Amino acid sequence: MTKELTQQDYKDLLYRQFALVGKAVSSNRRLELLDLLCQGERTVEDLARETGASISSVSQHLQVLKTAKLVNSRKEGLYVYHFLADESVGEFWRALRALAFSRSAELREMVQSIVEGRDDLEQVSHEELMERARRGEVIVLDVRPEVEYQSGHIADAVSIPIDRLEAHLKELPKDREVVAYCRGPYCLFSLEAVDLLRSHGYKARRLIDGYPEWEAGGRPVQRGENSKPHRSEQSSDHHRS
Amino acid sequence: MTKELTQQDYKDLLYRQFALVGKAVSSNRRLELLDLLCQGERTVEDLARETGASISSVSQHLQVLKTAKLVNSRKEGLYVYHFLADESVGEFWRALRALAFSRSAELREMVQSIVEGRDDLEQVSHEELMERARRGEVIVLDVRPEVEYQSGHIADAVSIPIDRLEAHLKELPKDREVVAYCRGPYCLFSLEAVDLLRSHGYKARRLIDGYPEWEAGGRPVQRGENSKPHRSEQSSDHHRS
DNA sequence: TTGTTATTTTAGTGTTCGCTTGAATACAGG
DNA sequence: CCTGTATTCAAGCGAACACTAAAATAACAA
Repeated sequence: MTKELTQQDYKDLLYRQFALVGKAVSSNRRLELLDLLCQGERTVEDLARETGASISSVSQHLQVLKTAKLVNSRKEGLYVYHFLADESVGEFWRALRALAFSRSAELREMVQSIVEGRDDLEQVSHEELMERARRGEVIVLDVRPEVEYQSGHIADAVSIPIDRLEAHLKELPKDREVVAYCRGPYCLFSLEAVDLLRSHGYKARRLIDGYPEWEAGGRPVQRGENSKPHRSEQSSDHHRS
Repeated sequence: MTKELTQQDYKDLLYRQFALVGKAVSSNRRLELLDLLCQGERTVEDLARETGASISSVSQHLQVLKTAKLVNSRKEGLYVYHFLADESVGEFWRALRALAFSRSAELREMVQSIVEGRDDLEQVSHEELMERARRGEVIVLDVRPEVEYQSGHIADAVSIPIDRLEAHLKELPKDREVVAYCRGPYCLFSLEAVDLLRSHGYKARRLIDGYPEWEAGGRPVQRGENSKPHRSEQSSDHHRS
């Protein structure tokens, strides 16, 4: 009969509900999954392959994310596609990341030693990229896997996944600087790309963070097929303003 | 020394660091502590008393919050005062709360059944309170414990802690509406206050959320002693049960 | 129907968590 | 110094968690 909640019950239930979200983001594995899902929906198999965890383990982690209502799924044929329940989930994940980064000196040092240690040139800001892309001064290069590019990319970016970059280098003109971007500020793809490009004589820099941040910032994006992927150069009929 | 990090190592370390923050907010007890610390610094004993947990347990939870760098402490004499390491921690906690609230229908129903079920009049928004307080149409009533009031309160608010409200009712004029506020949207103090006030013939409503949100919104605040309510009566509630 | 594939569920196991008790530490004030 | 108080530390124990392996579902195809 105790439909009546004591204040203690209320308090406990309340914080327990909030803690569900906390539990969801309390495991490095689940954060990894969330981060991948920020780049677009995936099947369990995809996630297992990309994270290196077992299928079963991934499935169980996804259940936790689903009970916290952070992730939804849709079934299509044999596959179950999982995706972020809401864009606010991505925002939250980035907020958590930013908080951890701002609070933890160890984390900052670690990232600096790996990310900034490699990069002697400053990273490109969103504003700078917007401006220089508008003037046709740079090539915007998306080095994420192609499905992620198709699920959404910076407007007018070219897609060459990092593992195919070396083979497709010649598709990039050498007369303009290349700005590479990937999944986010902690993703190493664009760093690798910059290294590779520079070692081949390109002028290259890295966008300061990745596609999710660009999109969340309301910058222009496109979805779907590569507009001008890797074929002839077709020159920059794009300039002007 | 500089052990070479494989990409796998890097990824694991990185997400593990982020997960530290997640772990910190994955326990209802710790969220309760965080929520209290949003109202001002406290000793371990304070927190244990207010949450009903044991001293030792609270101390251990605080260590978790400290390793995640969300909480700092300062020693003063015999006591250790714990406080949020940064205002961004409070922001993050509110963001988590908001995310859970927006994503969980159960949570919304639970809160609605308790909070809004009691309150037939709509809650007061920040804007409305600003405007009507400016015109002197309302009394702003802080029903949190006095130390929280002193650590920061809405400008020109009167402090009457909820457990002393009934005894001090006569200090409130009946010709103006009373707007009560407390710790936040899920705190029940202001609801109790509204019930009590109405049952004594006052016109009363509740601010939609509490002091932390008001302050975070950049609204005018004050700190320190009560300006003009009943004079400080020593509030020596310092005995425990 | 049977078989195949993708995913979830179930058990089992070692690890971590959360709380309790009791001891150890740190500090203020005789 | 010693005494009292606030807090942390350490050990123990049951519960919850993370992963693996195996079995059970679900959707589809032949």
